[in-house]
Amino acid sequence: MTVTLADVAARAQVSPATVSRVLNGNYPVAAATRERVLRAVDELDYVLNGPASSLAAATSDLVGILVNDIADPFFGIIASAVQSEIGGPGGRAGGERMAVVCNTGGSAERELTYLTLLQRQRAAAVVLTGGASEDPEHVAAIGAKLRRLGEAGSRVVLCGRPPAEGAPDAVALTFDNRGGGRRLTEHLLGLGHRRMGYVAGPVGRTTTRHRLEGHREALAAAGVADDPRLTLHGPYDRRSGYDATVELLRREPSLTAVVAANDTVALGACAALRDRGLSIPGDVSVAGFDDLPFSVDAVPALTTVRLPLAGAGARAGRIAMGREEEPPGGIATIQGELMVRGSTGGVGSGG
Amino acid sequence: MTVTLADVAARAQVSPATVSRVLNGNYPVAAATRERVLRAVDELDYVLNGPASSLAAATSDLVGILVNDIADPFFGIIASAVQSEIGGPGGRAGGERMAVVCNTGGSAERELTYLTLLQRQRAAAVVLTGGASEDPEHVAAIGAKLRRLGEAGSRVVLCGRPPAEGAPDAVALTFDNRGGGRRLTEHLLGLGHRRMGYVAGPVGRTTTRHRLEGHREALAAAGVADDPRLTLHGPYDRRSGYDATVELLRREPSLTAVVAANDTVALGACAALRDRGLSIPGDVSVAGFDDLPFSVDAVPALTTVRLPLAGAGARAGRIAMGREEEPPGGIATIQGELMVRGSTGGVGSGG
DNA sequence: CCAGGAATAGCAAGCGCTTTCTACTGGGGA
DNA sequence: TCCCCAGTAGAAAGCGCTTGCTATTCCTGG
Repeated sequence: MTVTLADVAARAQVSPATVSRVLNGNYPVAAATRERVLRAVDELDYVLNGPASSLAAATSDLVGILVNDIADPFFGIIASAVQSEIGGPGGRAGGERMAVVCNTGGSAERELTYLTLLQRQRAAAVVLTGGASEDPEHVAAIGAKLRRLGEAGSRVVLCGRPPAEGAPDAVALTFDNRGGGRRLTEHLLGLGHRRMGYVAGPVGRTTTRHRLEGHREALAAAGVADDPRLTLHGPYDRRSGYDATVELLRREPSLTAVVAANDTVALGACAALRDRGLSIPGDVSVAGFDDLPFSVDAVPALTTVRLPLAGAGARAGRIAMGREEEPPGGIATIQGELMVRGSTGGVGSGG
Repeated sequence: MTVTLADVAARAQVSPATVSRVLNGNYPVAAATRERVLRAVDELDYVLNGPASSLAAATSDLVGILVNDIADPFFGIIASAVQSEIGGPGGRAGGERMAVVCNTGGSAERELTYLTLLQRQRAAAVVLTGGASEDPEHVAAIGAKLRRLGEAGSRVVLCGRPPAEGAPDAVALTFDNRGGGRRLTEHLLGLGHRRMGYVAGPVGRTTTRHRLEGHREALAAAGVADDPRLTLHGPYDRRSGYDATVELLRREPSLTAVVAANDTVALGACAALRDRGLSIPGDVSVAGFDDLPFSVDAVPALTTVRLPLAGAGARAGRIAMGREEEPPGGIATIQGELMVRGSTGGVGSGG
């Protein structure tokens, strides 16, 4: 029914071994023979059997990319960059690598399952993106899994995520979320803000904690008391920003700024403020994080911390492919850049 | 080095066949034996060899999802929905399916390559999303490839893309881009607009053509001449909308509306108008397409055509998994919904 | 003119798993 | 009491490909 290597070999009057070598191109084959084989492949419309090939060669050309939410541009941009470096239909001839984007939904359990699936497939490399769960049990489980993946020959790269405990040879490209959060809040403090609300990300995730810690560091350094009532947690979506802002305003009507976990949340915060008739930044300043493409189009444009998502993803991809050297110690910290735009202003600048 | 089925069998004092059966759970195994095997699996930290398994069973649990641009939320949302229905770590136990998101970048050639890769892996199903190239050669090549995939046992579903010629058993869930485009322009005509610019998508793609045709149908029906100088093509990005709008304004300073290929492009158009000091919709109305999440947060909120991306993706996923019946004739047309918001208004409503 | 190689091609042994067919066991009906 | 069958487990034949090693050519230098 389906065409196999042997069929091609028969048609080209050569042995299966020769066909395999023509297809893989890593062994000398006379030009005439090669051509004959290629013609047979074409005529028979032959397609290599991937599983058989992977089994025999004990390697695969799959590269897994784990993301928390594929519908979120934050991850889309990183994944896109990783993929473009992986090769896909753009890599070296013959070695068509296939990037597999896996959507974990932020669930550590699913993350683990996908890692097992990737391990099953003997993936060439695995890139984990975005913040991680901080549940000790999961951290241990994932660390162990990553170590095993590494031992089995898969290269493991973390992108935008802190180093994994228990997996020493996983390369980590970490965003300096703490530093970014600090600078953002320092900027606000510099504008005179003292009563700020903070809409944090989901509890128990590294990114959430680091950004929040940066915020608190800045407050502490400026001698401003951190009012725990003014920090609310929620998912990374617009709705969370909206609801949290409404609640923040209820708790503290004299709020002058809202710092959001990321740009999407910030947009929700803006919507809530607008709906209440408050002007931005006249009445309340708003700041985000990430600098996603739409942030510059918000009105007013969002002050935020730009993370070089595409650059980091590309670098992760290259490292995963062994085309770029690992950073010293296997860890690199990537800085964010404060982007001051229209959504933040001096206290009492309007209203 | 690596643990194999045989190792587990030895440890559990059973034959490899029995271990396989315990793992696949499709053959009676005595409870005591099963438990012994499971314990051995656990103790040995055994992970199934995917390629070997696929080879022997002649099936795989990979499902391919092809997207034009993974960094674009349009595709992210669809892919996310497909994936959630595929099962992934959420499907039926034992049958851990793995959704593979492949980024074609809109290139028909890469699309073809990915399809071959998927064919190599004997993918269980393939979902192609978004508009397709209209190059006759590519259309034929892709049609043929899809047919072959179908013949080889992969289920093929098109989501947000017109039926593929030459692949009769590929199910198609098509968006009514033409109808949506028509209704959008009718809305603008109803507001009194007569000099409208149109920022279309890339040339040679079905989506671009259909939306544009809808626009022209509406103009024709209203007896408004279509000025070809007022239609510009470009990629689906912000930049394209910005640049095209600047050019449109140059060609026709008395423009009262800009219709964009999609929301992202519309945002670029808004930015261009703002930069020129024009108010929206006072001076110029702007309309988009898709109703992506950020569109409602634009200021003013974007008038657009909402496409049920998540719903369509989910349906495509279910059909791909054989969990939902195919639409009659293998083709279903999905309607968009006109969302009238603040970015469109009557002609001369301000200035 | 012949030996020593370089250059190609083929043989055959797996890679690790699934699955058909066969073999064995114990219990219940005749 | 004996036979037959339901219930389980094992043996073994591949699945389609890769690759180490061997065999065959044919060219080259001595």
